[in-house]
Amino acid sequence: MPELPEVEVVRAGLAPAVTGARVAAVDVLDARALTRHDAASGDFESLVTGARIEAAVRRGKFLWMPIGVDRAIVGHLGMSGQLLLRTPDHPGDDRHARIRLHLDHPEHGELRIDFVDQRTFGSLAVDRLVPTADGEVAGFSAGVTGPWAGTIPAQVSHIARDPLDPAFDDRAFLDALARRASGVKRVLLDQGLVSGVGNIYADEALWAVRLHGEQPASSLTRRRGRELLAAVRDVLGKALAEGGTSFDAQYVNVNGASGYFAQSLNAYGRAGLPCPRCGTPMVRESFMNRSSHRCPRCQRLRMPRQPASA
DNA sequence: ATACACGCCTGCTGGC
DNA sequence: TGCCAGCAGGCGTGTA
Repeated sequence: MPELPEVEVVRAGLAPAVTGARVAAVDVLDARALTRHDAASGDFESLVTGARIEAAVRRGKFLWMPIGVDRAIVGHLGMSGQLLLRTPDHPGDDRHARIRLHLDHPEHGELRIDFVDQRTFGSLAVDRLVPTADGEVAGFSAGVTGPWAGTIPAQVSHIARDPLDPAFDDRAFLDALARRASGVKRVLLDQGLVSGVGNIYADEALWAVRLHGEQPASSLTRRRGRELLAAVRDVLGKALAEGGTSFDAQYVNVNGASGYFAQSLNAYGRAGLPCPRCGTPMVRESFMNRSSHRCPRCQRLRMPRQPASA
């Protein structure tokens, strides 16, 4: 279940291998991996073949590789997607390989990127680049400059910045919290408001600040809102740091959260296990067709105070 | 604008 | 042993 830290690990691993590389050939093994590609703009294979990749950029859980001036290969890993960097002679027997990009890099020679995705919620696409709404650098790419810095794939433009993005607008986020009657977890998962947070890190951040996920966002004080945002940053940042330690810079092999960060989770997946803070058995509750994990003692629902003034 | 149900998809696990 | 329900769940879409 790749969330921001996992996707960033993938991006960082791909960047040196793809930047400056030319796509020599493409194999589309399963067309379902192109569900987000708009065929009206041309077919994926012809748009990609021969293109030079200029960078690897990420916003939230989306990553993209600009090709030419105004297009990019956009990727989303969905639930189970992987972008595996391989040598050209690597066996091609992956059961769930969906798309293969054969690259030719001026320094690294021939490389292959295999998009492997068991559950097929992920996808690749070619999309046009449009200017960002705020005119700032679109996403994280470790110092990419040039014409691509202020552009974003059209299908990603509605995705909010992630909380680790220097251009993330804290005040706008806190204002949105104050306006939303929904449970605070639901708000954290709204990628149009803040991106990169999924079910795992939402549970972790809520545990860290002792909040119940169903607590109405609008019932939080400004101070609590700030604490929550800080906790989200902390959780994402720590996971990113851990991912960075076990990551081979040349050949990416990301298997999702279970592989990297599971040992440091305080809430997610810990139903029945003691709360690391108070020892009370954690509980799992159904939420939006998935699961929420919390400590029933530390993370209680608090009735909103009656507003002092309307 | 906001809220929320739904469909997409495969593999694994647990109960009977 | 085999079968099926349940679970993993992000995101776009459709409806109110």
